[in-house]
Amino acid sequence: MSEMPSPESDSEQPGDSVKLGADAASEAIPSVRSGDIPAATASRLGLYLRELQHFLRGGTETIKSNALGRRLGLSDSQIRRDLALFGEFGKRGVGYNVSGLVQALRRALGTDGNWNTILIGLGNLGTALVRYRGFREQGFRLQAIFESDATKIGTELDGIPIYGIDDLEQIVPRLNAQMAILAVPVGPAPALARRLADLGIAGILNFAPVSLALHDEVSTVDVDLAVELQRLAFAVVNSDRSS
Amino acid sequence: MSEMPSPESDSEQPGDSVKLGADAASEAIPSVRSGDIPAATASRLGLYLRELQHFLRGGTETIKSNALGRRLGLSDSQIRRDLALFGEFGKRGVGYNVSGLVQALRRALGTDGNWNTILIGLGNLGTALVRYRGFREQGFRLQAIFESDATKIGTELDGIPIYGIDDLEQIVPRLNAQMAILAVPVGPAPALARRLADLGIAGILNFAPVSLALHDEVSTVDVDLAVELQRLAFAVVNSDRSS
DNA sequence: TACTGTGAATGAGTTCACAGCC
DNA sequence: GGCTGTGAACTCATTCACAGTA
Repeated sequence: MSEMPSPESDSEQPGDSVKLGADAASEAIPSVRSGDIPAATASRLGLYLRELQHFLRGGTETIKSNALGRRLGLSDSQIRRDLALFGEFGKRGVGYNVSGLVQALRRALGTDGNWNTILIGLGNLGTALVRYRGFREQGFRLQAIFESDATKIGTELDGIPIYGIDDLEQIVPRLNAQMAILAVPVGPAPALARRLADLGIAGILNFAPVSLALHDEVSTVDVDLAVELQRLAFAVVNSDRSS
Repeated sequence: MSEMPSPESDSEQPGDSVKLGADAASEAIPSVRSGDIPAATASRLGLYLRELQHFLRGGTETIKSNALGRRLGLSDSQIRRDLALFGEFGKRGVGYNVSGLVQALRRALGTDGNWNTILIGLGNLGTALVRYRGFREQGFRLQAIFESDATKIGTELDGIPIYGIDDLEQIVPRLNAQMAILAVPVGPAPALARRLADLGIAGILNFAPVSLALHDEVSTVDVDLAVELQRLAFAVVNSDRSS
């Protein structure tokens, strides 16, 4: 039996006022049972969502697989395969309903609810992250910050209380935190991740350039600029453009 | 005919002395002709490099597919397939030569030379990036900053001169810049990317949450935190751990 | 008419399982 | 003995091509 974490769908929807698709009444209409989404498609969902939201803001109500594909550098047939999984938003001869898709994608991605989130590490990066609007927009509610610098402990930043790292075991359970942002140096990162796992954290966004090796225990997403630079260099060296 | 950009391998090779494959005389001895690396493998090279460098620092000289796989959450056979492409670093019964692989990976990724790099946008993010050590470590040499805020133009930051955005066309050609870091808001990003493409920039690291749509013209790597958060939420919602 | 949705064909990537070598 | 390297089998992903429909 699988026991999957799920976001809290309490009170307010994370800040958007653009009206989304149909009725807001129905409680749970999983358009697609998430398990049905192949990994390759899943890896593109975020991009689809981003582009569709641009169209939504621009007032475009309908988008063709062809146009979306050209923007993203994907083939039209691939777009159709992917979007057909949510099957109901495409109309033959017309295109796809943008706002309906946006809503379905947010639901499929799990960013249509709220995630109780903690931040570990208040260095340059951590401080910048506290100010990043995107967290709220994706439903990540920052509830506590943990930091080792004693001069910061006990104060708060942007209304978020700052605790000592040693308080993790005491505070995290009572916050019912599901997500953690790990913005600490390489050294302490794996041990901290271990503690977060033991505390029942379900997902870690890891900025430390090291593998946390918690596969099958905690979902992790690594953000490592060095790796991105390598990706770029590789792409450039292998750009086989004939022209 | 394909015309691929390549890093400037001027003067010093960033610290390597281990000999790669055959004779060092021949001009280009790509241990692996880069085109031979399948896309799926390429996407893992950065991770391999990062982990191997940790081992290297720790003094480990040899690593088994099994151990590396467990750290990265990959199967041992997949590791072997991938690393066999560089074939010469594995010894049966023993494992892979860490330092040899590190060097081969850096070469394959294109981070063993230097890339002339410019930064566009000196907001919070841009400023943080100027201070990021990783650029240098991956061979990205920051040569100029372009910014619209008139009070900054003409000054410099960490020794890097700051120009106005309007000077792009004048300055970029004489710098022979190959890479650009785009750290500007969504609004101006696509138009700027267009100008960079016209200036012959080969690669863009894009922090603006929008698709630049320069496929087949310029290699781009997007870094979009919102997309990473969505990835994390999706991974958590779909974490089908049975325990 | 102009698009989507989708079987069928192709291609890419991964795993299995074991021979080959250190 | 214990690992890597790799054919062969398999699974997953993409593209083709066209029937189906607004």
